[in-house]
Amino acid sequence: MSEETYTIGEMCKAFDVTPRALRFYEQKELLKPIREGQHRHYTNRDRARLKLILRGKRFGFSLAEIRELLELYYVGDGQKTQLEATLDAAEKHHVELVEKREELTAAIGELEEHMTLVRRMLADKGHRAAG
Amino acid sequence: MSEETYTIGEMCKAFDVTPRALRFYEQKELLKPIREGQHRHYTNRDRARLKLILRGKRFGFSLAEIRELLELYYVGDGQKTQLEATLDAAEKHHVELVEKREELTAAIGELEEHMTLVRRMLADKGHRAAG
DNA sequence: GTTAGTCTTGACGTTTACGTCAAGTGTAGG
DNA sequence: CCTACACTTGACGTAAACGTCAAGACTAAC
Repeated sequence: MSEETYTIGEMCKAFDVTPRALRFYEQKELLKPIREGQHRHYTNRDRARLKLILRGKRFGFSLAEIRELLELYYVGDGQKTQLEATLDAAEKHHVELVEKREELTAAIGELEEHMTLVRRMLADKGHRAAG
Repeated sequence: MSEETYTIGEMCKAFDVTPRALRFYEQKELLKPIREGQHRHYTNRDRARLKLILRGKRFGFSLAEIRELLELYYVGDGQKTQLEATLDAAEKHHVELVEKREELTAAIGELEEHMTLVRRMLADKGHRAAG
């Protein structure tokens, strides 16, 4: 298994991206599909990477940052020092993500507060309209 | 209170942004400092808005999106239908943020899994080196 | 009165992340 | 053989979010 590959068109439909975007990611070394003659064949590894790419984008990371993050995964058979460096970088990224989630939680809380306030204003207007 | 204003330079130091960025945000109608002659005077309202702007950027929102989000806050004395529309938009944004947090939590979980895996690989290498 | 510092408004430049042609290749169908 | 379709590689265009001058105004300090 894991031998199945996908054409660029299949990838585009599956992930709702354009061919241009996929080729751009390849140029930036975020994806490395197999080349058979001219055509590209995307592997399951490419699919996994693309998922991470799109997720990273949703979180506001640049493609350059995402490229570094992708190196954290798919370590392969690295040397010890290499693995330690990866782990170190991963821990830093982990801290970053956790902080981001905390800030997000704070933002959600503030928004909820604000919504409560607006609901009170609405209720107040309702009372005065009825009174 | 809340009468205190800040120069563009003070704002830049306080928020670690450039004057160019602040003027750009003003041009995009994200900020509206008081104009005294030529100079700008940023109010506490501007500070609050700038905080939201920078936070929004960290979450990957565009300035156009952030501008809409800013309208959710600072409702003022709107009509009932206006308030209802605001609340509606706020609820949608709330859903979006909560979903984002869930995805972030998933990403954190996956990263933790991966780190555990890398740690095991490291431990394994240690054993073989010692063995 | 001139130097230094902070502010102002243009206006062009830059980076990122693609979009959008143009022109060609290769394969399958009628 | 011709058409249609999916793919390819350039190469130029574009929107967003500023950066980076240039040139001038105004204020305080010496």
